[in-house]
Amino acid sequence: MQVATWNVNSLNIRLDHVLAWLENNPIDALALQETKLPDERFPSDALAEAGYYAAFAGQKTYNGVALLAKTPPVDIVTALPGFEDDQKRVLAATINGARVISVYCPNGSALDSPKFTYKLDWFAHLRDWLVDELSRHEKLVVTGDFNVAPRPEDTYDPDKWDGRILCSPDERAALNALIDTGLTDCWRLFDDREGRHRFTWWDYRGGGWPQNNGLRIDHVLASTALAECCRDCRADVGERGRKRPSDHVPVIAQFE
DNA sequence: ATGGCTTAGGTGCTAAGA
Repeated sequence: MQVATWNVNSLNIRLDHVLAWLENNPIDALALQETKLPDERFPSDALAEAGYYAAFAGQKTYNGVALLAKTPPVDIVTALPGFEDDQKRVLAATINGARVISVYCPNGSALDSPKFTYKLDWFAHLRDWLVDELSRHEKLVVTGDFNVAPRPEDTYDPDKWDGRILCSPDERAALNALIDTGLTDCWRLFDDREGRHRFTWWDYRGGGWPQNNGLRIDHVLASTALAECCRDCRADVGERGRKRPSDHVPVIAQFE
């Protein structure tokens, strides 16, 4: 089974990119983030024509997550249990026997922002819920835009980024707390990438892509049963060079 | 150079992203 994640930065703008990508990458499940669409505007018909079922939890302008799958997603959850939040950032579904969770983790804005407090609080509640989900699903993958670069080498310039937003000790600890529930960062099983292939996001501003000023902030975290049969995990960096790209590229994991 | 871009909403600009 192949699972992928992609922060599309508006599914309305990127629908043609997604349809073309699915045609070339016939995967079993694709997690989307930042769809920025209310549910009544979700392009279910176009995706069904492409052969994909969809589950989604969206809102106007901001956030929004979805799961596309070749088999119908079931047992859908659209929020973190016990966490009051009107931001649509999480979606879980069982797809062909595996639990797949699409997450759009908060950005945090700045270390002294209320949004940073919200980010850490959100991660803590995600962690507690994952413990629960892992107790019910042996095969589980939580994937999406985590807005955390786990290690210095997951940035193009550790001297510039370490300690700042996306790379602070608190954020790295929050991500590690997720992993410590019994998950594996699949990327690190194949951690010999070079150049552009080290990253999943490049800023639109300041020549981020041409200069390869990238970060690795989109992840695939798998339960032990899935991690043991993970055969590949990589970013499709070519998408960043297309016309009118998202600032994030798809990350694909192959499970035997 | 924490941004030189891109998006949504709305029609000129602000907010937000990472």
